[in-house]
Amino acid sequence: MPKLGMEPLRRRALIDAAIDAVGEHGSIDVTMSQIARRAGVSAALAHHYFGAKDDLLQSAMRHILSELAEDAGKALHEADAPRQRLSAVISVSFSQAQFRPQIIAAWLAFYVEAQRSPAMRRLLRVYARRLNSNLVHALRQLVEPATASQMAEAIAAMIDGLYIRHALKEVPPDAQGAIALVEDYLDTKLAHETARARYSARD
Amino acid sequence: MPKLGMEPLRRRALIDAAIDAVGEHGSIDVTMSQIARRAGVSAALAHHYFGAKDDLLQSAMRHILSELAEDAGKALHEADAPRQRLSAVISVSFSQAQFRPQIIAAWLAFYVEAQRSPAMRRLLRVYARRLNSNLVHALRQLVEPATASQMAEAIAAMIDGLYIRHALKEVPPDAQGAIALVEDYLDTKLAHETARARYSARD
Amino acid sequence: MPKLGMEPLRRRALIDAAIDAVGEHGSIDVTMSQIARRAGVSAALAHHYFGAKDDLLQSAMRHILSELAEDAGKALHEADAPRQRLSAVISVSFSQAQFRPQIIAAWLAFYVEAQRSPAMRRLLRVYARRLNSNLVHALRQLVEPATASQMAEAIAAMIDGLYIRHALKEVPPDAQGAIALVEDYLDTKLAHETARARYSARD
Amino acid sequence: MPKLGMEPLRRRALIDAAIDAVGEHGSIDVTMSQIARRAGVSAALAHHYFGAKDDLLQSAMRHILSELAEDAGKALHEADAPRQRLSAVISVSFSQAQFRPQIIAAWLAFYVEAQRSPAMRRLLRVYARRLNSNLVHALRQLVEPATASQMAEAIAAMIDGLYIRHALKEVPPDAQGAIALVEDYLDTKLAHETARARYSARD
DNA sequence: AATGAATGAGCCTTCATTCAT
DNA sequence: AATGAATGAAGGCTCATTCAT
Repeated sequence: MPKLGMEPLRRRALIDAAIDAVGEHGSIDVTMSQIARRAGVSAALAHHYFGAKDDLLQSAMRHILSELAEDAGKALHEADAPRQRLSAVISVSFSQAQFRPQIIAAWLAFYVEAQRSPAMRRLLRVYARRLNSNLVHALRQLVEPATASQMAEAIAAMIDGLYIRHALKEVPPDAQGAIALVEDYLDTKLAHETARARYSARD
Repeated sequence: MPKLGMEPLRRRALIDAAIDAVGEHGSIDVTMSQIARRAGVSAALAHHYFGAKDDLLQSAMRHILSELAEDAGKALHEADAPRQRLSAVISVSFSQAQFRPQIIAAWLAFYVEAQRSPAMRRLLRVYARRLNSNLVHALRQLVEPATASQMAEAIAAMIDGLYIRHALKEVPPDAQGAIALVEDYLDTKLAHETARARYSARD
Repeated sequence: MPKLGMEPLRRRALIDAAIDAVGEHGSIDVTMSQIARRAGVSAALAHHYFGAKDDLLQSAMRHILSELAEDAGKALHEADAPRQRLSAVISVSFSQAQFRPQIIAAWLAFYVEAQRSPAMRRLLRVYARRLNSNLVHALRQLVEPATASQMAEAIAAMIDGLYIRHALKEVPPDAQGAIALVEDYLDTKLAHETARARYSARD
Repeated sequence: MPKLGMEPLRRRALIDAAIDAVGEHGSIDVTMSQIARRAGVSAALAHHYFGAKDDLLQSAMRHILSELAEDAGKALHEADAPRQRLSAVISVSFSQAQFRPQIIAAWLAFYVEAQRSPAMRRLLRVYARRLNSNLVHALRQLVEPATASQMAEAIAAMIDGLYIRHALKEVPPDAQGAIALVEDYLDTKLAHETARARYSARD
């Protein structure tokens, strides 16, 4: 008897397997067979559900990004004050769910692939824009618009930089250290900007 | 036309071709034939001089990193004061010679490959250590050791982050903006630390 | 036409094709494509089922040797007296099934390859040991142990020698002549040893 | 200043190198570069002197066979009586100069190649005929013509068989044992035939 | 729903061979 | 006399993809 409603289960299993495989291998240079075996199915079935390897990989990347976005959404929902919202965004980037060796490695592998694949580039761009928007939005309530933009860019760069630097480390990722680094930048910069604003206002 | 002593010329041409090919393609997934054709030779000759594809790619990465290191060496040689030396390190990272789309893309592609290739990981690690050493050295003359380490990490992360973020941009890389961002972090942080030191000393 | 359960059929077809190709070519220097074409499949399929060329060739050699061993087993089963058993072993070596130009040529080609491949050497050694064991066993019932060993070695050498000598002959192999040669050695030697034994016993 | 008279030296060095390389490798599947390196020259020079790989290999084989023939010639020259001449032929086949692992391995490799190369087959045939002629000639003075032919074939088969069987042994070749085996055949057979002849004559 | 069977296309690599010096 | 430079041709192997069951 044919099993019904297998599709969503298989798709999910294949996406997870793809992320695992790519993460473990450190590159998208994994074969469909490897991914399928991890998911406990045949390579033919992976094609059946995803059409082509690229489609599966795109789905995998979309999955990573949407999980990140979802977590960010939740965290922002619980934060009220702008400063808290900034911390929320930062902490989600390094949360236990995302800042794991396999995810980091997969993220980097997909990132590079985006250089070639417009579809993947688009996915990343959407995510980047949302991150930027979240940051700028909160920052504008604390500093001048121009400074807000600059700071958002700096924070995003630091996050990406910390990711990529962790990708090559053999030790377990240090989420606390990463968060501290970004938070320190934020604190210092905010203190500085606030002081300057006060000083300017005095004139 | 002389036919002897071609080896260094061919090696160099092939390394350049490899960087170009990888940079343009956005991944190390280029064929030896493509690289060889770019260098104007046969694929067999590339193997003759480099043994295997991996060896050629490693040489290409080593080339990129050693150029970077060399430029940094020169720049540091001309800078005396610690603050100037920091600026030198930063500006070299985004100099016209290095911060070009093809080099950025190639750098990222090699970076990812380092996740798989221990040899490449070693190359990157050597470079990273040298960069870190340069930064920490200069920073220690300006701030406390612990702060110096933290700031070096932050700067390195920002640099790598700015690289990776530029890799996906279709517009020409904005070296000035990148430098400004890192310099701003540096200025702000140094001002803050200096002020705190003065305040502490007062006690 | 059924499409399932093709594996054993394909494996067998590929092994046969390999033996044919090697035999016809007179060396293991045949391409996978040639073998595959003979079997009516693609080279990729040959790799799919055998992994690598070496594995296919080993399987082919194992096939030849196991057929020989199987025939010997049957022949020995039907022979009771020691002298008959010796004739059985000899005649199997030159039976119509084994002593054909293609098999002879393939056998020789594999034999040489065994100089390089430990796996093939092992296969041959197993077969040689079994042949020797069969011969010695029967001979010990007819002559002294030391003589039995010597005669076994001589017979084995003659068989191998007749094989190799036939490999280069363009005429169809002369099985009867080969058998007659070995049998003559056997008869003469047995007569001689028997006579000597009788003579010794008289003392 | 160009060296004069290098040609014979180089040719000889290359032939020796080829035999060594083939013998060590256990197959003619050695590259021209390997052979040339052994001879201390460039691959290009090997081509210069021999034209093609096949030509060099043929020369190497011819060298092995002619050394054998030469040794046999000398040994026969010193032996007068037919029985001694037979022993001479046998002992030369297993002389220290010829019955060495490398030579045995090379001989076998060339032997197989002769299955493919008519030129090599011709070389072997010439040698085989000469060996046969020597054996038959001496044997005819001891036994009937038909028996002489048969015995010559048996002896040749045993010699070849002992060669090929030694090719796969990892222990140093046992020349004495090999000689003893063939001599024993000879003695036994001669005794037998002589006795029969005497018996027949009596009638 | 799922898979074994099968292949075309492509890549890395090796190597004999040629040529200019 | 000798070699470095260079390549065309070919082979082993992998893999995404398709198809019939």
